[in-house]
Amino acid sequence: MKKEKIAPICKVNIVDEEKVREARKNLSNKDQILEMAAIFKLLGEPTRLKTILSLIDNELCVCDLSAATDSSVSAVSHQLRLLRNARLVKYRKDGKMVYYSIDDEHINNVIQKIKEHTEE
Amino acid sequence: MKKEKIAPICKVNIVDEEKVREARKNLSNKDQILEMAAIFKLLGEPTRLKTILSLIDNELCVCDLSAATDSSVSAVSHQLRLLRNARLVKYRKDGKMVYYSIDDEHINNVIQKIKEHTEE
DNA sequence: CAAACACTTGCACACTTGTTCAAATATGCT
DNA sequence: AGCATATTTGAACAAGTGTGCAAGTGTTTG
Repeated sequence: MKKEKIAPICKVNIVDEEKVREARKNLSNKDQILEMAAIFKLLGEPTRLKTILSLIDNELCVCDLSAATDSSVSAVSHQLRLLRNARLVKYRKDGKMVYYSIDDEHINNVIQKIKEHTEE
Repeated sequence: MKKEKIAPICKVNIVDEEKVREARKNLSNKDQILEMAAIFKLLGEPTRLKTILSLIDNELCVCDLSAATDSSVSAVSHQLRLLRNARLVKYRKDGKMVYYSIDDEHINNVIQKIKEHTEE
C-alpha cells in the first residue's frame, strides 16, 4: 500500500521540510541562542540600556549612574548586578566608591559570536 | 557667603558633574532609546529570537515556523504579532497560508540607528 | 569609637509577559 | 453549503521582573 502524496498540508506536520531543515540549522547551537537572547534581554530594559549607554565614554560610580539615568540608586544597583553577572560591565572599587565600566573584552566577544551566527 | 567646596560626596547628588553631563549626552534622544530597548527586548526572548533566526534564509509559513522553533502554532502566532508590530518581520498571504519573512529594509534602518548612536 | 556615606541585598508587591486552551476568522475543497 | 485546514485572537493563569523600602556591609572621617 503506497503512501498518499504529500500535499502542502500542515496538520501538526510540516509543509516544506527542506526549508524547515535549513531554518533549524540556524538554531542548532541552543546554548548560544539562549546566551544571545539573555544579552538582548538585558539590553531590552530602558534602565539597563541607559546604564550601558552612560558608560560608553567614561566609568561612573553608582551615584553618578543614578543621576545620569534618572533612576534611584537602589534600582541602578539592582540592574548593575544583572549586567555584572552577564559580564557586560565590570567594576573597580576605590574606597567606598564603586566605579563601573563596560567590559569591552567580553562584549566584543559576544558581538563576534553574534556576527558569526548571523553572517554565514 | 561662598558655597562649600564640592567634595567627592554623593548624597543624592553628583560626584563628577562633567562625566555625568557627558553620559547624559548619550541618553538625550529618549524616544530612540526606548525604541532601541523595545527591539532588544523582542530579540531577548528565545521563541522570538529563534523565529527571527529561522527566517534568515527563507520565508516560512506559521506552521513551519512552529516546527522549526519547537513551539506551538499559537505561541508562534502570538509572538509573530509582536514582531510584526515592530516591523521586524513582514508577511505575505497565499491562500490560507501566511508566509513570514524578515523585514530587511526596516531592520537595516534600525541597525543603522543603533550604530549612529553608539559609534560616535 | 561613632557617625556619615556609598553601595548592596532581601523582601514585598505591583506589573508584565509567554503560554495554553478554546473560539473565531479565512480560505480551499468537494 | 459543509467540512477541513491555516492562522489569528481573546481570556486566563502561572511565572518572571523592576522598583521601593529597610536593613546590612564596608569604608572614611571626625
